[in-house]
Amino acid sequence: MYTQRVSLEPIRYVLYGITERKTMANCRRCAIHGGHAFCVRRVPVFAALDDKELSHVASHIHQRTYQKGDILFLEGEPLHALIIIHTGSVKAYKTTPDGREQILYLFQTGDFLGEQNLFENHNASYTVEALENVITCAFSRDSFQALLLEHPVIAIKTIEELSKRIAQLENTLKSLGVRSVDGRIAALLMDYAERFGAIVPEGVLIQLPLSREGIANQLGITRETVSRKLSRMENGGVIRTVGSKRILILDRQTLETTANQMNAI
Amino acid sequence: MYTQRVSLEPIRYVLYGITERKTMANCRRCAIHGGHAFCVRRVPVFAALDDKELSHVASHIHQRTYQKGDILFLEGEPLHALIIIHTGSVKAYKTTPDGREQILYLFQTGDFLGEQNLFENHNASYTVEALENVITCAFSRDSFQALLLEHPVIAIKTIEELSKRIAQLENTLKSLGVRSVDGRIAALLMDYAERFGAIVPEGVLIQLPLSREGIANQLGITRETVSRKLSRMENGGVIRTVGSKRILILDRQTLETTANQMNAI
DNA sequence: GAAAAACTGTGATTCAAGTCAAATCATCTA
DNA sequence: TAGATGATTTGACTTGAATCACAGTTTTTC
Repeated sequence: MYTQRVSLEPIRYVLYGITERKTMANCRRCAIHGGHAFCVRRVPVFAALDDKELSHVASHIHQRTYQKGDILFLEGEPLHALIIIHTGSVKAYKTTPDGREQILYLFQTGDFLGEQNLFENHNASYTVEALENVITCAFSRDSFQALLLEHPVIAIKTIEELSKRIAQLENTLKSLGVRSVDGRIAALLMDYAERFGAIVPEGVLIQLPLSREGIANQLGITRETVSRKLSRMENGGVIRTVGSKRILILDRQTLETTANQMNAI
Repeated sequence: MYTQRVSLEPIRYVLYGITERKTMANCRRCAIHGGHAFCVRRVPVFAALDDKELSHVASHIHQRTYQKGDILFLEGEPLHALIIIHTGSVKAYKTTPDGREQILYLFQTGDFLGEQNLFENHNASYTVEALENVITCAFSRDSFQALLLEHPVIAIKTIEELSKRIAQLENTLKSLGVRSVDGRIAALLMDYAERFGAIVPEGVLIQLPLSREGIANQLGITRETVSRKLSRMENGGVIRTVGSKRILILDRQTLETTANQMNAI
């Protein structure tokens, strides 16, 4: 059985080494005790700060918890804080005029969001919904601005993070612009494997963050098509579904090829 | 005849007022005389600097000219400068494994690019090609970094600009994720109208920056489909093509509706 | 200004993904 | 654990964009 290896924590442990996870453990503990220093340090943007500065930052943080399915904020709402995902994961999406949702990002522990609202009076450009129980740390706009002016290093880090996000969006855009749905699904599975996968003897086991419908909303296709394509991949021996919430990648090579050739069968 | 009203300069004049254009004229003049102060000021990021700082910035700039069709840089190449479009326009695209190009951005006079390469040693994430004769001002990575540390205000401006670009990408993503091709074309025309359109008595006249094939590559569809959809819109009285490089929007209302309902005919 | 080259439009056909409908499977709850 | 509920899979059919082919048009080049 795979079930014992499958919770999110050991998965990232396996793939990325333990440093992140260790910090996470501390962070969780520190949160229970009311402090935020470690929580803040987990955010790349604040990595350059020393302990004193960190605790100053931490003192401006407000924590909130959400249940699975709760909306953190709605597209169009004013938002005056930088939000850090302390525990859990969320999806960020825009609703199209015909009612579908286009998922733009999946954010996990340590990611931050709301950066575009920190300077001008922009409203949220997407809706954010908890995929599981979530704890967030919110950092007010004013505090963040003051911090930036004091510590240009943080500004530079922020620019780097935004640049990364841009690069990621550009890639998603390229892959949506490409016709083949097979290619998109393969690329999505590769991405999930990195972010939600655990190495097991047979291959990489992915703990899916979204339902079939969620995947469809991320790829701009229908849930039926997702089902059919996955079935086909399973028949072809490329993947094996484990229940409906897990997928085991058996043939990484073929998946990669499919993702790259874009015009696959 | 529309031809007299159609060059890019008066177009933006009509829609956005003359301040930008005036600066542009100065900038062009200043470039001829070897200075760059005005050129630099046109870039929002540097707007907060005073004259002395501006001329310091300008002293680090290298100018280059390109012919229509020239490649400014290729996806994957190392790039160590921030590039400002001084005159002209360019397209930025990624090449998909099957040889198609997915256009990500059209940059015009005053836009900057290459920001993601300013900190880490990232390579260019897209290829940039001149759509007409282009003059660029390049600003070396080292100078820019030094400037950021000295002037946190510039860092903040940069973050704002990047946030805007992210918002734009997110919108493009949403529209590609949506199925209807009619919707995408309508949305593209609305976007072009704002950026490349002039108000004329009959409606808005767009000077197309790209060929049918270019439009197709921006929308992730084929050039034949673009042709057919435009023909249909013309038959429906929504637009009128003026030669093959211009489109006159007659019925903005219908266009808007089509762009929004996403499931149009 | 004529020839060449590149771009554009249109028809016929194909095919992949969408839609609608129903059956099966998984999971949650009492 | 059984039943209820919701999610997933599968099938049949439809639709709309891609592909292929070619004619017409515009733009470039010499």
